[in-house]
Amino acid sequence: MTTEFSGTGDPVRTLELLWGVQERPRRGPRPKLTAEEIVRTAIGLADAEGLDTLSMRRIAERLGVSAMSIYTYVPGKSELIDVMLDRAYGELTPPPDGAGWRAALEHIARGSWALFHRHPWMLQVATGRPPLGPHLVEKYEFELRAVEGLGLTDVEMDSVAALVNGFAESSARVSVHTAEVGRRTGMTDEQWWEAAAPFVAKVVDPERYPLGHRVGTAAGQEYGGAVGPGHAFEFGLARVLDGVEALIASRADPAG
Amino acid sequence: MTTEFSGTGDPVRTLELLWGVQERPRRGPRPKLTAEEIVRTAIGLADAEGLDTLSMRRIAERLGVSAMSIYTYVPGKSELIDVMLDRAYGELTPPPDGAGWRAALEHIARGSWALFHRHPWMLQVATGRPPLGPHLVEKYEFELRAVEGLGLTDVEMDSVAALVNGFAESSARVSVHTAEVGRRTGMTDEQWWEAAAPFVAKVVDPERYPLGHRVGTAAGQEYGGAVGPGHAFEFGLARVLDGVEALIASRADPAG
DNA sequence: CCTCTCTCTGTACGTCGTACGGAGTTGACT
DNA sequence: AGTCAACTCCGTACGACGTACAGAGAGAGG
Repeated sequence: MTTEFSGTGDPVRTLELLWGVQERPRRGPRPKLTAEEIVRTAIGLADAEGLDTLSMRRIAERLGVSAMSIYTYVPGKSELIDVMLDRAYGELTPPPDGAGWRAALEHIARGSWALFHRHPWMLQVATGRPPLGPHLVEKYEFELRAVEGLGLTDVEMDSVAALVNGFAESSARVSVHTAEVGRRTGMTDEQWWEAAAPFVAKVVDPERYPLGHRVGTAAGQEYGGAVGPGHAFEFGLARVLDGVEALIASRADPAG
Repeated sequence: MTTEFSGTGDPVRTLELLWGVQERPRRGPRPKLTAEEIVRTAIGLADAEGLDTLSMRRIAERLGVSAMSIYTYVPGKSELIDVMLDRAYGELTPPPDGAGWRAALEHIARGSWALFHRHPWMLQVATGRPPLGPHLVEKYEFELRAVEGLGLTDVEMDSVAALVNGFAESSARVSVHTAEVGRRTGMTDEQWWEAAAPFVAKVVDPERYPLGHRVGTAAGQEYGGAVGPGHAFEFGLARVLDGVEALIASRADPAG
């Protein structure tokens, strides 16, 4: 499966689409659709079947029009995906007022984690140039609000937000992709492991890799058991926030 | 652009390929190629032109054979990518003997960061089921060695390794994808921003988004300037390791 | 009514992974 | 030596993809 690249379309066309500033045409037949409708349909398909099987033809079919009609509303697939992304980010909620910085960052991380699980396809889009839509702007604002007034510089505030976001994303990635691989191979992790285990046992020497052998077994049991992939997320989140806490403490205490 | 999924091929076939245990055939014409050669060629193409434009036909062309000949050595594209991944991981070096846990984890993170920049396509492969090849096994072992004997449980050791790896990956992802989008649009970030800025200024209200406006400008200047994308990596790495340090301290001091 | 603009559609091109079947080559066995 | 089975390699073909292009039909302004 493949990674779509965000921000590869014409910048201005994409921004117009993101902010919904297309003027209504004065002449010609009534449009059957709206860009909004196309985006909604595309997200629905991507949620259900993944980004790989999302095609312009399938979106069109779902909407009861021909493939090429879609191009009346949307310049291309690239731009469509940008808008899908921004829309999805719109589902995030800001941390509650009055929450401390740590609770606020936890809220943000948990929100992203859940979002990526609702919309797994988001993790397949490389946001080298993030779609500067209304929802992404909103999100950036409340992320910064979470770390305001703690004695951090502007650049540090940005870096902390990026760190938490990056962590939530990479953590969700593991969880989501594991499930995704299972879905697309029709093979659970257990079935896969059952097929692979005898071979691995034959080929990997436990004396050469004692730690990997011991820890891998322990971790495998842990994740296969009741704890699940959420464990790595909770563990990592605590460590990352402890690290941020150390930074904040060093700023509050000039001796640090 | 798209994300290839690792581990979607037949497990046993893939493992045989990874560990190179195909027995030499006794009969039939001498093979022109080896699996190794195909993997090497594929990595070269992916490094130079990305994973999207890597096709079986192009690999074959480069090797002077027909497209279908490739399938004599490799079951399919999925399995080929798994082997490419494991091979690339083989470029990593273990931390020097005697390094402290922090220096060792830094070595590991910096190694991954550099590796992903050398082989940007690795970030387009979703390793939900990581290819259990010799190099990945080796890598896992020296990662665990870095956090051995610090009073952590087996599961915690695994989690710390995953945290550092995840951080390095997500951090490299931003840097690599930014460059990649520039390459594939033929548009530098500056050109893109020049095209987008007037529109953004018109549509984003600075009074509604005061922090985003201020911090975004500051961060933009910082990253556009001499500091570059390595800054976010260095900043995040320090925070993550501080977080790990707090954990280790709490284990060493039973009062924690 | 005429004409201009806009919507919608069918066809077509070049790409992809790879299934299939056949042609040619080699070693093992009789 | 002759035969056969295993093996490599290749040409063709299928059904997908994004989308360029050109044309048909619709509706409003003059």
